Order: sequence, then structure tokens, then C-alpha cells
Amino acid sequence: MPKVSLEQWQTLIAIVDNSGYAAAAEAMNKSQSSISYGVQKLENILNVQVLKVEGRKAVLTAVGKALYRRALILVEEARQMEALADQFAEGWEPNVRIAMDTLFPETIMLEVIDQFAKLKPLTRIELKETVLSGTDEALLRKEADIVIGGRIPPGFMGDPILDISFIAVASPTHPLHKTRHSLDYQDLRLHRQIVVSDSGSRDIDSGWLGAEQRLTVTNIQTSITAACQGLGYAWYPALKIQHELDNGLLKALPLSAGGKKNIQLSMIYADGNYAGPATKMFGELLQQRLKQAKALDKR
Amino acid sequence: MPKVSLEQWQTLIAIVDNSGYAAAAEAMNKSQSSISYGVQKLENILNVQVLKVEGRKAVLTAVGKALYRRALILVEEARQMEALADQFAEGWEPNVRIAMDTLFPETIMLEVIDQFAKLKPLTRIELKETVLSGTDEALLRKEADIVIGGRIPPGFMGDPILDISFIAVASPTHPLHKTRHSLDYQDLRLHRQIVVSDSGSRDIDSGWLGAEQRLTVTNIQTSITAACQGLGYAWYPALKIQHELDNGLLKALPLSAGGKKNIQLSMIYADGNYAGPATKMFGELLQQRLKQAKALDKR
DNA sequence: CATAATTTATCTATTTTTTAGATATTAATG
DNA sequence: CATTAATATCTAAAAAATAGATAAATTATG
Repeated sequence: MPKVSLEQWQTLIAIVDNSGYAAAAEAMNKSQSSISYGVQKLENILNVQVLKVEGRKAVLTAVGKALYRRALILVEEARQMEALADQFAEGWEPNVRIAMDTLFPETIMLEVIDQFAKLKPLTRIELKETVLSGTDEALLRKEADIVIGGRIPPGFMGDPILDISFIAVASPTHPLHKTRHSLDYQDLRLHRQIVVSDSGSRDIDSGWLGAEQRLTVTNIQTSITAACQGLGYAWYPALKIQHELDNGLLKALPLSAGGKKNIQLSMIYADGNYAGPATKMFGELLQQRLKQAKALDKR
Repeated sequence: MPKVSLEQWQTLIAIVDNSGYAAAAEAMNKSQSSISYGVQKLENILNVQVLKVEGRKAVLTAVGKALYRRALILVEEARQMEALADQFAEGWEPNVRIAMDTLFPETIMLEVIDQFAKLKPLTRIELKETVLSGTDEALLRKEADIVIGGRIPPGFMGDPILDISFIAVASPTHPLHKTRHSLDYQDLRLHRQIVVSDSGSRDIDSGWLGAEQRLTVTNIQTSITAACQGLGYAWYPALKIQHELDNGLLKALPLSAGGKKNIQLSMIYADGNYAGPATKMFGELLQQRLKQAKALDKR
């Protein structure tokens, strides 16, 4: 639908920036008559005068000024698109898809995404949060370029990046906290466990011990709320319930053995060593960030 | 500098939107071969593949998707520019310049500007605040399209829009407030007056009575602060010092006569009845707004 | 004040780019 | 396997842009 070409807008810009047709011609590697022709075309299409000749200098009209300002933006945008295409031509991916197990601390992920976006604002990031086998599926179905999950499916290679330590907790009002002696697995079986459901299709529950009763929830926040309200006990990553522990909304269960569990999260490239440059860059940023976090933890 | 033409980006868009070269050709009133040529040109320039033929349908590549999204924006922007130019062609001004005496309530002006901007977001508004004869100058030098001031210079026509009532005030600690009897002009002559200076070049002071001593300030806020600190007495529009009167920072002087003055502000079109449509529209919005204000006042 | 220099405008022939139309090619469909 | 529906390619024609020469207007200069 637009009739004025980019070239014509550029001509206008060149005339203004070089203050004159002749100089604009020079700058654009064209003849002066070509510039003149371009302006006439522009003015005819738009049916407005953008330049007037005062003395022997061409100057913008009021209308011209308004259009010039916008032309600058338009042309700059076109230029950026081509720069972006250049990146693509060199193999840079237009977007990076990340599948992240909900166990992974969101804040760290968001920081890294922010950092990446500052470096490469034109590359889209898609973040999918997954649970357990949902994470594997993202890999197998090639729905993500980078996956952060607790298991490395056969045939993939992953770098361990973070240990998540789980603790068993329940509301202080929960019957499990009323017993005097320390608890073992048998005691737990008698109570309802709250489990975050698997976003994958198969029902692998990855080492959760089978409690008789269960409450299954798809969202970890909902699950925590349920636990606070005394609906059952649950295993949570220590980091995710710091707040609830501090405020006495949840309390660690005094398990005789296995009161803590660890899950090691790994970062896995879906395409192994053939991952694209944007994907690799993101992965490296993430690893750097985690190295920092570890260094801080050790102090 | 950009090499890909708007037409080429449009071709890409048309193919996607009509899902096919043939349909795109139809939509653009071109031949199918022309569309095909356009895509090839685009891909050659950018050195990336934007469309791939899957089966017998052309579909965007990942790169193509990223570029398509931006192409939509680019083309839309170009279209808007031409729509804007259309407005200009019909006589709509690219900007409206307003000179406003500082006596006029800023809040009302800003409201009207906001209202105008919502209706005509592409028309620029330039607001200049002036004092006394500076307002006239804006008119005479054609530096504004609409002027709001207290005097109508010879040869111009103005509509009265607002009465500003002035009161003489001084800090409660000021000597003028220590006298028992009511004051007359002679009393005032003995004290320092604080005057807001004229932004025009000539020194007309428009009926201010000549006090012996003066403190001249260019800014009304500075002037009010000075008065609060007891540096002198001053005449102010009641509206502008409501806050200081309420908090006892300033107190009206008990003048025997002339304790109040009125100045009538008028709205003047610099180009009389030849004002452009945007200017007129602004003026009408302003008058409407003031009518509302008056209606409210009368209750 | 006449002349030179500078700048935009216009005209024409040439070159480049775009287009259409015919035809080829490719893949799905029955 | 013929048919249909799509894109690709080739060639000639049309349209658009360009350069170069020259004209016209304005300022600068001696």
C-alpha cells in the first residue's frame, strides 16, 4: 500500500543531512538530476511540498520537517532489519527456546535472560517451564534448544549446573509435627503427600516414594499454599520455601533418615555440539552466572 | 543504505497473509512470476532463505518468521507516514505553536494539550510560556499560532477567555502587616515590590504601579518563594498562591481600595481567521474546556 | 555593475529494474 | 499414472531510475 519508496525517503534525508542536492548526490553516489527527480516523485506522490528553495539553498518546509523526522526512524528501522538478517545469514538463530524445570530458581534464569537481551536485543527468547518428564519431552520432541532438567535422557549429554536440596516439610499444625519421635518413611505413608504433577504425558514420578494418599497439583506455588494450609506434607527445594520456613508457615519434618534429598540439575543442548551460536551464547551466560552464584555460596 | 525495498517487504507480507505466491500476486495486482522474482531478490540481497516450499506450499523459515514480524511494523509505519502526509496535503498543520502568559493556569492548558494529543497524536504541540509583552512579541513575530495573553495588540482580534483576579500579598511577618490601619498606595511605595520580569525585550510593565524599590525575577515560582521569605510584597493571581494562602505563608494585604485587580486573558489567533485547521481545533478545545470550568465555578 | 560561481530545474537518451506471459518443474491427490 | 495445484524459470516488453548536458536562478566577487 505505501507508494513512497525507502529510497525516496533516503533521498530526502540525504539532502537535509548534506544540506543540498549536489552534496546528497555525492553522498548517495548518484547524479544531481537523479536526486532532483527523486524529490519531485516524492512530492507528487504525497501531494505536499517538502523542500523549498530559498535563495539557492533547499530547505525543509514545516511539513517537510515533520516527515523528515519520521523518515529518519523509518530508514533506521529498515537498516536494522537488514543488520538482523545479516546475523541470520551468519548462522545466528532468530530465537532460542529454553525448557526449564520449575525446580530451577527463576530469578537466576530471568537475570540471565535479561543479560542476554541486553547483548542481543533482536534475538527472541522463549522460556517454557516444565516438570519432571515434561522436561525430557521438550528435548526429545525438539521443542527446546536448551533444557534444564534433573535427568539426562539416553543419547544426550548434559553439564551438571546446580544441586537442588529438597527437604520434607509440613505445616506446624500438621499431625506429623505432633509426634515426639523422629519420623521414618512408614510414618509418612500414613499421610497425604502433595505432589507437583508432571507436565509430560507419562507418569514417571522420579523417585517420589509412593504415599498412599496424594494431592496432585500442577503448579508449585499452589502446592506450597496447600502445604501451608495443612493439606499434607511435601518435598520442596529449600530455596523455594525459604519465605515460608522463615515465617513459620512450614516446618521441616524430623525425619530419621533421608530428611534431605538432592537433585542435580543439568543443562543439556538439544542439538549437542551442533547448537547454534545464540544457543551456545545463552548456555555460556547461564554457566557463568552459576559459577558466580557458587563462588558466593562458598563464602 | 538499506537495500531491500519496501515493495519487497510487502511482497513477503502478501505471500504470508495470502498463503501463497499466486494469491499474493492477485492481492498485489501483479503476476505470479513477479512475486517469485521479488522473493528471490529479497533472499539474494539478505543472503538468507525466508521462504521454503514444503510440498507445494510456501512457508516461512524460522528466519523468515522473525523478519516477517518486523516487516509488518516497517510497512505499517511507512503507511502511517503517508497518511500523515495526506493530512498535510489537506492543509492540516504539522504543528501548533502556543504562547501562553504564565498567568494562565497551566493545569488547564496541559489538560487541553493532552486531549488534543489523543485526537491528533501526530500533530506536534509547542508550548511557550511568556510574560506580559513577551506574549505580544510572540504574536507580532509570528512565533506562535495561538496566543493567550492579557492584551490584544492593535490589529489583532481576541476572544476573552478567562478573568484572573490579582491580590496584593506579603508574608505575615512583613512590616506591611504590622500597621493597624488599612493600607493605601502611598504605604506600598515605601516597600519593596517583587515583580515577575517581562520576557519581551521592551520594558512595558502594564499598569504595575511604580514602587520605589523592586525585586525583579524571571520566574513566578521564584517570585512566590521570595515573597514567602518576606523579601517584599507582590500582586499575584489568586489561583497561583492558593497553597501559600492556605498555609499562612502569604497573607492578603488590607488595602483600602484596589486590593484586587483583574486582568482579562484573551485567546488570539496569530493568523486571524486564516488559522489552519489544527490551530482552530486546538482553540476550540481550549474554549470548550473553559466553558466547563466556568459552569463549575458558578455553582 | 558585470561577471563568475553555486545551486537547483529540466530535457533527452541510456541503463537498470520490474513486470507479464508462456512454459517448465515439482509434489500431492485421486 | 494422469491430474491438479503450486512454485520456478525464461524471454521480451514496459516502466522506472539514472546520468549528462544545459538552462535558470541567485548569490558572491572584483
